[in-house]
Amino acid sequence: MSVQKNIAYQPDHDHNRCINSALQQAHDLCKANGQRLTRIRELVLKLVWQSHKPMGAYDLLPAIAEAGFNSAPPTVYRALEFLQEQGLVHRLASLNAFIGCTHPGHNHQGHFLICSICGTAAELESNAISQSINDCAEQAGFTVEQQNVEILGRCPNCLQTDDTH
Amino acid sequence: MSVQKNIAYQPDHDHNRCINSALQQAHDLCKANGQRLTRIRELVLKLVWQSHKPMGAYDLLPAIAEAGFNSAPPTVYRALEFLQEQGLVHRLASLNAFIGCTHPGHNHQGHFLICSICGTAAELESNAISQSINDCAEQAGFTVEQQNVEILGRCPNCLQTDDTH
DNA sequence: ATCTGCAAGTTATAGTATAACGTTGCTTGA
DNA sequence: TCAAGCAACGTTATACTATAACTTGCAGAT
Repeated sequence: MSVQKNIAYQPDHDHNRCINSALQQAHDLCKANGQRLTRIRELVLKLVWQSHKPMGAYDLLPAIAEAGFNSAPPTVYRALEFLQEQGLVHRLASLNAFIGCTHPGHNHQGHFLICSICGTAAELESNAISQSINDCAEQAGFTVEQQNVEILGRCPNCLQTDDTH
Repeated sequence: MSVQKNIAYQPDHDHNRCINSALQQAHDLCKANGQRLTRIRELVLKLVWQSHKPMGAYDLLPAIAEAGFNSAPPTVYRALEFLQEQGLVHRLASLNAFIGCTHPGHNHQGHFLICSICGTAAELESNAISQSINDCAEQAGFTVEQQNVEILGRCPNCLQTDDTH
């Protein structure tokens, strides 16, 4: 069977491209929506994108301080709230952490594979999952507003290296 | 189209039956597994089952105090941890809250419909959702350990009463 | 009777998030 | 240009959620 690897699972990918692409998309999207991507907001987005592992809000504060900004919690939470509203970052409730959205602008849901070993989170774009959820909700007479799907398990890399059987 | 109402969406159902059934099942399951359902654990389970709305850990403390127990946070968190391990309650990460499991003992996942109006949470047992998630994960080379699906939206009752269109 | 080990009590603190109010700085219209 | 209005950010304080670490109590086994 062929396995389609998510970019997050390619250890040697050029991550600068991920970051730059995310920042560019954010600029474009904010401009299109008449929103201001201020320096702090851009910085927070960049920091969230430092890796494919979700970052806690408090993990971001030191870097914000180093960049010369106030680094009290409300600063980072405000920026994160804005970025969430714009669909640029997602919050992973099961981790109390945030991760950059890999395809902002699309009308999509929050579906994630989270590796319990390395912590990497990969966003999914599966119509099959969305559809099965919508169908099931409809059967129950329930109208869906937001799907939060957080799947915990082992990513391909950690299955390979840490095969404890 | 016929809509199959979840028990949680039937406002006039005999909720004592829900509670008693949950407690009976808990007794049986703990006995079968050689686990002790102590008075505090049983009390916490009962309190969680007071309604079909998820309860925060700190919401339970006053009632625990009234029952004559110590009511410091570790007490309730320990009980909740035990109940989770036994599959008797689920934690809803998006709400930081806990809800009784409607079918303990089954090998099942945590799939919930959460009403954004009334707060009621209904547990799903959908093979279709599980299957689509497993398929999608497998395609990515990911091995699933735990599924957390929390769907936010409007329950049938709140759609009826609060039709804001 | 004593030992052992799990459960619960107790105190303290870590970790996550927001309220409330003040200040700054942009923009927009007279 | 200037003042008014507004959004973003600074700042302080605090609320809410969860766990660490140590002590005490209790039940079953030897």
